[in-house]
This record gives sequence, C-alpha cells and structure tokens, in this order.
Amino acid sequence: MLVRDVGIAIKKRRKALKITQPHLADLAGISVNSLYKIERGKANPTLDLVEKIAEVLGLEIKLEVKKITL
Amino acid sequence: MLVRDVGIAIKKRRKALKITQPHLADLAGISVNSLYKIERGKANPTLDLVEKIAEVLGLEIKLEVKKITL
DNA sequence: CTAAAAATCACATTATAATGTTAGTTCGTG
DNA sequence: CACGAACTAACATTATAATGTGATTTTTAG
Repeated sequence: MLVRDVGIAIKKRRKALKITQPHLADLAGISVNSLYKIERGKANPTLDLVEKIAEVLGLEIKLEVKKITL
Repeated sequence: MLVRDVGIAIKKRRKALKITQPHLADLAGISVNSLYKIERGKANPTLDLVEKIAEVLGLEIKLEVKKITL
C-alpha cells in the first residue's frame, strides 16, 4: 500500500462510518486541514497522525512481509 | 501496530536479511540517523520514509479493519 | 586482544509536516 | 431555491521530522 492509498483507505472507511471530516478530525485530535490533505493524497503524514486517525476508524496499521506474486 | 512497533518490525526484518543499518539506509536512500531512530522508537517517521524502508525489506504497509476481539 | 565496522547518541541545521486562518466551492436538506 | 455544513484550497506560521556531523560505545572479524 502506497502513501497515497492510505489516504484513500481512510476516506473510504470514514465514508463507510458516515463521519464528516470535522467530526473525525475532532475525534482524532487533529486538524481538518491535515485530514483533508491526507485523504487527497496531498500529504506525507507522520505515522503518529495516521495512527490517531486509524484508531478512531477502527483500522489497524500493519507491516507484513510481501507475498511473492508469481 | 503502534508507531514503536513499526521500528521493531523493521529492525527484526533487517536482521533477518542480515543487512546493516548503513547498508539499508543507503539502499532506501535515507540517513542512518533516521533509520536508527525509527528502529529505536525514538522517531515519528513519515509514511514515505517507512515506505522506502519497507520497499527494500520486502515489507508491505497495510491499513486493515480491526478484528473484534471477543 | 586488536582493529574496523556497526550501532548508539547528542546536537545543530535544514526541510517539511501540522496547524491556523480565511475564502471559494460543493453538497445536502428543508 | 436557499441556507448551512462540509469540503477543497491557498497561504503564513509553528512544530518537528530528516539530515549532517562528530563522538562514544558496542559488536564483529581476524
């Protein structure tokens, strides 16, 4: 998953939970501006920021060994 | 996976591949200092930086919906 | 044991992420 | 339509990530 895709995944999950950007930003304790940029792929967020958002959305960050695609 | 655990996972994987910090840093195009801090959990790295490292180590960043633990 | 490389660390500098502000645009709902 | 909320966006400021340097400690190979 590329940096840009993380934003897409966050937006998708937020929409699924029917939460607005301002609400999510508030719950995660971050600025709407940052959230907006992440979702649009216009940011290179810190892990901590992604984690705060993920926490609220019930998402989990993982770092797994890639499967070989034959 | 918490921010700190990402560093641990990176170090574990690096050791498994028998690569040194200087070598990995070079391959990923980042500074050894940054790599060292990430591994020790003394940094809050950007997604991009983690991705560069992950790429070299054959790791993949994922953002998955948490499983409920009953 | 010794020498070299790697890892750890502190500190200063530079680059940039995160925020705050403000404003224009789009979307939803009465 | 019309009004408010949400979204998108630009820009300035502040906070901090990333780097560079040099030094110390630890690890490893001979």
